[in-house]
Amino acid sequence: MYVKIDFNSDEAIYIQLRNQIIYGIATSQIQEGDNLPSVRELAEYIGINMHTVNKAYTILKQEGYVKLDRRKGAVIAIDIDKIQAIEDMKEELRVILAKAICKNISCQDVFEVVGEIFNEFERG
Amino acid sequence: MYVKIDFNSDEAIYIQLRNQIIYGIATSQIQEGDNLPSVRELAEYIGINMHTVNKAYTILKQEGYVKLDRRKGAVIAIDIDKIQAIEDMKEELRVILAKAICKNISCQDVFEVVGEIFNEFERG
DNA sequence: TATCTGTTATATATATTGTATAACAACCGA
DNA sequence: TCGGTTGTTATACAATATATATAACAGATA
Repeated sequence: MYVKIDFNSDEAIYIQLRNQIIYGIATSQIQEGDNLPSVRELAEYIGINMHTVNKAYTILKQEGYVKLDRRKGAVIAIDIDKIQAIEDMKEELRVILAKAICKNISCQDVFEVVGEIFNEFERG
Repeated sequence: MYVKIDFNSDEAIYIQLRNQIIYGIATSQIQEGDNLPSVRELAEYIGINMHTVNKAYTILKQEGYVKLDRRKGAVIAIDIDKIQAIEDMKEELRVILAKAICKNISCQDVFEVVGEIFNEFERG
């Protein structure tokens, strides 16, 4: 899986890394049961500190994307609580859609964009 | 317009305030041409520092929601660059929808939630 | 035993966030 | 003109978040 970090971004490195891994899962580049590199290995590869990677992994664990094991390392293991996930998503969408309404973007416009992104991910 | 700040939130106060004002515009509680309270007045009302309010106003200006005037104060003035706004929205939606796909949420599920939120805002 | 995991603990440097005080220029009403 | 308002800017300070660096630990593995 390809990981790209923008060091000039205003977004924290561990957040970027978390997102990249989530992209990887969404596009099926990595899937249930797959191993992620060890924190030290990935840190070395990207050129960042071990703790930054560990922070990303710990968040991914809390959010239900991986399980951490001392022997195996980090393994993709999606905890699907769909009800909860939809609730979380709704909260995040509120701000985005409020902005959209201010900018004259219609519900149909949003549907189109959502559809496009789903297609992007499904193609990988 | 009602403004509610959660001081225990992990979200910065000036971000919360920005969002609340965007909600106010999206729900037509405040509209084009309306005046926002002065930075000092709103800071006093909420119980926060003047500069925190100023930061929220400055961001709202940069993002094209208000115009700031020395004499009139902050005035709602939406700069509608729909193409740009859709592009920005798409970028924000990518992470959210990647998470959704991981959690087995379908495109139809997202449409429903988006529809619900649009209804919420349209009712005010 | 040597080596690999995640985990935890310190320490340090920098950036962000929020507050505090102060002053400035432009405007407005009396 | 005077006093008060507006956003704006500057400086300083404390608290927190972010990222790095080094080190050590317990559990698993070969």
